This record gives sequence, structure tokens and C-alpha cells, in this order.
Amino acid sequence: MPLIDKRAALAQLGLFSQLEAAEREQLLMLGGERRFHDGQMIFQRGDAGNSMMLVLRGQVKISIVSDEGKELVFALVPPGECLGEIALLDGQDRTADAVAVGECVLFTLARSDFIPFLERHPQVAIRLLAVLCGRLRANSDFIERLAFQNLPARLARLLLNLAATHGSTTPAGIRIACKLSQQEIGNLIATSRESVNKQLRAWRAQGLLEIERGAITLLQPATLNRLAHSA
Amino acid sequence: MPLIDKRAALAQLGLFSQLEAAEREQLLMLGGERRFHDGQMIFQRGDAGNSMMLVLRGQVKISIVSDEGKELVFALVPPGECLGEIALLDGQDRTADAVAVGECVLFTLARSDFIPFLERHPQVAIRLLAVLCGRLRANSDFIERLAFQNLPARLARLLLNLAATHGSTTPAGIRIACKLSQQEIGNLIATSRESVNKQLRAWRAQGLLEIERGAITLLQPATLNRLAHSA
DNA sequence: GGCCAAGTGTGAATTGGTTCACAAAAACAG
DNA sequence: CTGTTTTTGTGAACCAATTCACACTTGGCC
Repeated sequence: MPLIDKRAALAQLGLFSQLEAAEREQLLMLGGERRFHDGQMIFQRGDAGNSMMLVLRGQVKISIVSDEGKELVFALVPPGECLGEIALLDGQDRTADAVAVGECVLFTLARSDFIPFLERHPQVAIRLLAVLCGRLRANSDFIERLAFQNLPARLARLLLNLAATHGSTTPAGIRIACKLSQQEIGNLIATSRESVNKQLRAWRAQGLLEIERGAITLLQPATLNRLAHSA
Repeated sequence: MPLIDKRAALAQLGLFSQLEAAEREQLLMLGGERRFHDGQMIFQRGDAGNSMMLVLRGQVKISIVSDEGKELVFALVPPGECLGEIALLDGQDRTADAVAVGECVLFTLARSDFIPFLERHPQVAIRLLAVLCGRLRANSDFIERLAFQNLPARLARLLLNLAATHGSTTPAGIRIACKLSQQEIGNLIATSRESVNKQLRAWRAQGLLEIERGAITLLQPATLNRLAHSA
């Protein structure tokens, strides 16, 4: 397990990039490092939210679970981004669960330390405003897709999204080396595992994509894109 | 049409309540007042968003419309609250439409004026963070309801919500003097007008509520509450 | 009053997607 | 290598909600 360079991560992160190196040093002293194993719960909905985290390594799944046990995944937070800001900022409970995906290293900042820091560094507050605006826009999109788009459109969009962030271009098409099970794909677009399966094979039958173990290759991204933007 | 006291409204609003009176005076000079008629469009999705507004009088409907013409209403912003903060803060396009409901008076602040003000007044930035957190929580709720709750649950919840904000207690129950058409109710909970109609009459038949012209009286709010929290 | 537009009421047909129940295939642990 | 667990594949039955089609009511307006 390699040592993670917190200094570099902090400098790179938009939130803190404007600060003087000395100020970031200060922040480093305030925060702590925590490690989580794959599948380990980081925090749970309803917990008192007195810290925020920055992903140094691994990914964090942010999700909610219904009474009947259905899960809806809001986001998979990649390294270099933060999570838990909302509860930190308003001091209320966490609105969602956070679970480690893979071995994770997080840099954590406690509310009691960070709020005073924020008051001394207004530029950071302004940056945070931008972060929250981004979240709000993402949420709007999510709502819009849920309300207006049917399963094929939501799935197509997800695939294109994954392709853009985790995909690699190959002669045949864009290969997504995703280790997402069909169940997890379903949880990302609010649909059942079976429906994901059926839609994927339907598209495979049409030659739109190829399915291997743990990877999907988009053969006709343009066609999928059309599907993502229709009903 | 009565004169609206901008000074009082600004002082009352959480966002600016901490400021010195003199600073609020300054803000008053920066902003302008605009009036809109019932149904008039205030801004449209995709517009450049270079201002935010504060509702002084009337209500503002925030909604998006799908390709097929379906409308989804995110919020009805009441007097004393603000709208359009997101686009103002990040300088990007508006994510939704805003339409006046009833005769509206808005206090508007331009981005070019407000951002410098924000930099001089960090407390306001911190307050804005709280506002955005509130929005994010509301959005989370919205997503959760869309993804997990069926029509009766969503409708029950909406009615209880309306009862809490616009209702008056009567001997028979809680009376909601809403001037919402069934279509508009549907747009608030992402469902068709017909389905709203059928569900309301089903509940009326069960004695859960009473329907008059432009008003609904909840006879058994407790039962509705149970419905709102089940599947 | 009488007309037109907006809103409401209602049933039948259709549909998109879920649920269920299982079989087959991989992945994993010992 | 072998049994166990997780994931995938698939069809049939089911269901909630939409769509469609149309009648009825109400309100506002000239």
C-alpha cells in the first residue's frame, strides 16, 4: 500500500488550490487520514455529520436504501473529490450512506476545525459555493432523468458517461473496464438488475455493444447517444 | 398594488440578516426591483444566469419541461426566499425555468454587483452555503421520493406538505385552500393529471378527505401520513 | 345570458417495467 | 479440485400508471 501524498492532493484539489502553501500546511495539520476496506461503511444516513472527507485513494459510493431494501446510488466519488460537505457545512445529519469501493484512503476534516478555518479564508468559502453549485446541477440532471427518461435512455446515458470517465478507445470502440455488476448498474439508474440484463443483451444483439467479463465495449456510441436523448 | 418594503424583506431574510443596516442599504442600492404578471416567464432554462432574485410578493414556479412537453415542478418559491442563486454563483446557464405565479415583485441582484459584495462580506458567503445545503437536502428528498415511492405515497406527502405550509385547521380537518389544478398537482409529483384525479376521489370515497372547488380538506391526516411513509 | 376555455371525471386499452422462479455460468475459498 | 457464493440469463405473470377518448362541469368574459 503506497503512501499517499496528501500535500499534492490538497494542492491539486480546486477547493484549496488558491491557498498559499503555508495555509495548506495548516489544513494538513488540522485534518487526519483514515483508511477503509472494500465495502466498509464510512458513514450512514442519519449519523451526525461532523466531518467532510477528501478521497485520496479508492472510490466512495454515496447511496440511499429504501424500506424494501432497494438501493439508489447517487455518486461514485473518485480520488481528488470530496464528500460529506453538506452535513459538515450545515451541521445536520448525513442524508446518505457512504461506503468504500476498493481499499480507500480519505483525508478527513472535522467540522469544529474546518468552520473556523473557513471563516479565516473566505476564498475557500467561495470555492465551496462553486462545489455545491456543481452538486446541485448534478442533482437536477438526476431528477430530470428519473422523471423524464425511460430505462433505455437512462442506461445509454450511463454507459456513455462511464465511457467518458473510465473508458479507453480501442479499434472496435470504447471499452469500459467496469467492475460493476448488473445489479450495481441498476442501482445507478434506479432500475432492476433483470431489466439491465435484458437491455444490454438486446443492444448486443443489435450490434451496439459487446459484453465480456467485467467489461463492456461500445461499438456504436453515436447510436447510444441518440437513444440517450430520446424518450 | 401595495408598495413592498424591500428594507424589511432584506432584513428578515436569513441570508442578509447578520449584516449591518448600512450594508443592507448598500445592497439595496445595488439591486433593482422587477414586476411580473401571472404566468410571465422570469427566466428560461439555458439563459445566461447573471442575476439572482428575492421574492418580495407573489410566488415563483421553478420547473423543467421535457421534450414531450411534460412539466416537472421543482419548487414554488414563496415571498422571502431567493431563486436563481446557482447560476448567479457559478456563472453558468440556468438549469430550469422560472415563471411568476400571481402578480410578482422581485428584488434582483446582478452577478457583476453581487460577487464583489460577496467577497467583501464573507459572512454572507457562509450564509449562502447554508442556503445551498438546504437546496441539496431538498433535492435529495425529491430524488428519493421519485425513485422509491409510488403515486399514492407521493401524493399523500404533497398534501401533508401543503397542509403544513398553506393549511388552516378547521373542526373537520386541515383545509388546504390551494388554487392548484389537478394538472399542477401532478406536475409537482411527476404524475399524470388523470392519476391525481383518480387517487383523490378514491381517498374521498374512503372518507380520508373532502374536495371542494379550489380546496381540499384532509379529514384523516394521520392515515395519509401512514400512506406517505409506506411503499 | 350564452359562449369558450379551462378544468374535472371516468372507463378501456396499452405499456414499460417489476417480480418471480429458475437455470447456467463464473468467481472464490478452502 | 470441489463445493459454495455471486453473478448472469431468460421467460411468464403481473402490476402500476399512462394514454386515449370522451362527457361533464365550471369559470370567466363579451
